[in-house]
Amino acid sequence: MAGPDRNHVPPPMPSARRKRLPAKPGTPPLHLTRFLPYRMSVLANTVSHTVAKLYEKRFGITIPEWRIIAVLGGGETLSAGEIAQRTAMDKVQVSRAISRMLASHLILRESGDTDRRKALLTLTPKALAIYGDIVPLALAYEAELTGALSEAETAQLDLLLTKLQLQADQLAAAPEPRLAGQAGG
Amino acid sequence: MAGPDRNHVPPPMPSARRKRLPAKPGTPPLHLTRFLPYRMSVLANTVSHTVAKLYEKRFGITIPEWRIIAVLGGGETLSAGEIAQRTAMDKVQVSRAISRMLASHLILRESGDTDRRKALLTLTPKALAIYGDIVPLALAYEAELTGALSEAETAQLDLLLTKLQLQADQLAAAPEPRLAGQAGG
DNA sequence: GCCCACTAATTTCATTTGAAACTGTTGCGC
DNA sequence: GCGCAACAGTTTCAAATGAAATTAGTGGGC
Repeated sequence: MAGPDRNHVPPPMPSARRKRLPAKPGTPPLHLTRFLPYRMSVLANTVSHTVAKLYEKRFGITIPEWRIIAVLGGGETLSAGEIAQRTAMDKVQVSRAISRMLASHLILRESGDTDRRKALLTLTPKALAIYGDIVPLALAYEAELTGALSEAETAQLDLLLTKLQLQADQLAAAPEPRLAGQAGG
Repeated sequence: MAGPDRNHVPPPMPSARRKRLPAKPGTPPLHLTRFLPYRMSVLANTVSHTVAKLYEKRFGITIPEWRIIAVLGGGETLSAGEIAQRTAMDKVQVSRAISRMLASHLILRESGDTDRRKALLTLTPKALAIYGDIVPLALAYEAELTGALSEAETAQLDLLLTKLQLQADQLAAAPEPRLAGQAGG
């Protein structure tokens, strides 16, 4: 419904404040640099990239591998599925990262006793050493990043991220986020 | 400034509260779910994915294409390089998106008169119509997302994102983010 | 015990990605 | 003008990605 390809001539509404009529009249302008999803994406990218530089060259691990090390670094033993959940990664991605980590002796795989489908995964001492090396670097980066903020702002950031993630999850779960029907609701 | 230094080494308290020594003794724990870069990444991903669903199926365009439409939607004419800058995308990514958009008649390419290396790019009416359709959806999503926040919080978020992006850029630019040198080595 | 739907993890395959190489164009130094 | 470094944009190639199919294992119904 409501075909996207109606390039009809805009109605003669001489609102006179615009230099041009770029699109539909009445279309509110969207500046990418002020659009929240865009800004979040750019910021997260900048940050991720910088953090990745801390360990990629130094320890020869990728972002997925780092995440796995991070969740197993406490010494816990998890299955691949649990890792996928906790790292918010795809199970395929996790599977492949585990393969690499097995090859580079960063992880130990052991079949579960009660359920042999589940592989129990633990870090090797080598990986734990890497964990011990990266964690301070990662936390130091985080501290430098929030160094631009006051303590109150940092606390606020924490709260906002929590609220936004919750809301974003709900909106993502909504099958038709009711934006489709009418944007004015 | 005066960062909340969460990364100082805890004093040698043989606190006996840990079940295991997962890594180096004294390694502060890193919980991925509380680690800012991770949280930002997950949130940005969730949001981007949801926004993409608004237009991917409906208009058959990809994220890079949407970004290009977004920056050209004001009616401006830009070169590929300028688009890359404004969208924070790689020039290769921009080049490929433009190819697709030329094929689907969303963009017009015209050689620059003074400098024929630069291609001047403009949206077609078809693309402008898509822009006009997507913008309200995008803004509605943004409004729903920030609907979880008070107005003050939304304003605060704006400020925090600005500060963090600035700081993240500076840290990214630093050749050795001085984290390498110290950080508990 | 034997089906069969379900789950865990891996593999396949087509697509996307990004770094580096390449093409074409400009403008400086001479 | 000619040579050449710098620049805009594209292409190449190898690696990363994700959806869907596949393999392996489990447990319920009968």
